[in-house]
Amino acid sequence: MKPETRKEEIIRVAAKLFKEKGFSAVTMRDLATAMGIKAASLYNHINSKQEILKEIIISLAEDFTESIKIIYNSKNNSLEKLSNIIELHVSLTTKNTYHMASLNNDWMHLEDQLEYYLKLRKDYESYFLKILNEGMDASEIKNVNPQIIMFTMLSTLRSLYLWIPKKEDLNIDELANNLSVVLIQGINK
Amino acid sequence: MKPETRKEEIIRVAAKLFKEKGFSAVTMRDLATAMGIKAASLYNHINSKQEILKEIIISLAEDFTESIKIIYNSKNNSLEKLSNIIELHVSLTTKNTYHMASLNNDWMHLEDQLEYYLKLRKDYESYFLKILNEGMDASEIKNVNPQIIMFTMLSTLRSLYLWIPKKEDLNIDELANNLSVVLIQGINK
DNA sequence: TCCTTAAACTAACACTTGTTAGTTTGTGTT
DNA sequence: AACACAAACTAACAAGTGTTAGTTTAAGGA
Repeated sequence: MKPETRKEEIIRVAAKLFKEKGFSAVTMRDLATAMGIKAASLYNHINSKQEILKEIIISLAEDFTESIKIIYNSKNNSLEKLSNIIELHVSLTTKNTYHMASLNNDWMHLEDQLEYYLKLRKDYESYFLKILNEGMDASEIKNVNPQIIMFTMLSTLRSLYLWIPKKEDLNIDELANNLSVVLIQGINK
Repeated sequence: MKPETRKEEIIRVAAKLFKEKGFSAVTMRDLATAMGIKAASLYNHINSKQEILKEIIISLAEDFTESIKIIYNSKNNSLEKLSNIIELHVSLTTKNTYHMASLNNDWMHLEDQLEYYLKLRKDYESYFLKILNEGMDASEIKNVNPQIIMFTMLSTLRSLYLWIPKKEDLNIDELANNLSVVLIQGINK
């Protein structure tokens, strides 16, 4: 493991602040204070506030889209693929709790990268829907409007960042298992 | 139906802007432009930006907490009560789509009213958990960690504001019914 | 016609915002 | 001792922030 660079440290601290108040409500002076330095000093390490947001969101969004593509192309059946998606969200959210908040709530403040982000999200949802539709064709998944199933699952999975930090007592694998029970057995014929 | 006052109109337009960019990113000049007037003119009708946020969030939060209390005290069984909760969210979200965004994302910027809001939310969740626990005692609900069931249901229901405006083709009752299938039959023993 | 009132306006305020420029400090290397 | 470099600093900027004060405008009732 490489040690964290100063830039990475700034981004990590920023993500934490963004989670609490949102990107727009956090000033560079807030961030500097949290780092124990002056605002101007931040610019030795980063180019702009925008860049911090981009660094928080884009690589994580790429992770999600790449991973669901792999899940989609695997040889598992549809229900197993849905379980894999749940595990993916639990895993990425556990490792990037604060980043997930910006991914959910601050993406609209991406400027140059907004279009690219929207494409990543659209691709992600396309793979999700393909898995659901193929599961229905194979009679593995209940015949309910797939948009509604995706909406239900994604709403839950996207909110995980709010609950995971509270549940330090709760085992992560147990969480994924319980979510699978609640989310999947309900749509299993 | 009383006609809308100018103040109510400002609050309605503000809620729409807050949904798109968040409370902090919307300036009083943005709001004024959307109203077709100058920023200073807003203050003939409202006392502060804070007050707008309060008006958007608090009465809606009160609605939720009062309504779930009534549902809890009704004579329905637990599964029917959960259906009622789903209908409640679909109904309030349909009527207040934009307000729901602030309720979800901007509550932390309430200042004077923050504590009161948190109490309303805590009370709401207490009633929800009571319904789940009584349902388990009565063997109507699967024996899964009730926090996880509530988390799953609430994540979905709180995100409705994101999906309802897109689905003008989709019937509202059908939405509530489909959600009940997906969310409840999964936890029904 | 005069008065009241709702609702807009202009002008300005004190403060905060992100960011830049140039400088200093401390640490490790030659 | 001299140097290089990362990383902090001070000072300042132009623009934007929420808000206030006082004024104008248009419509309706006395």
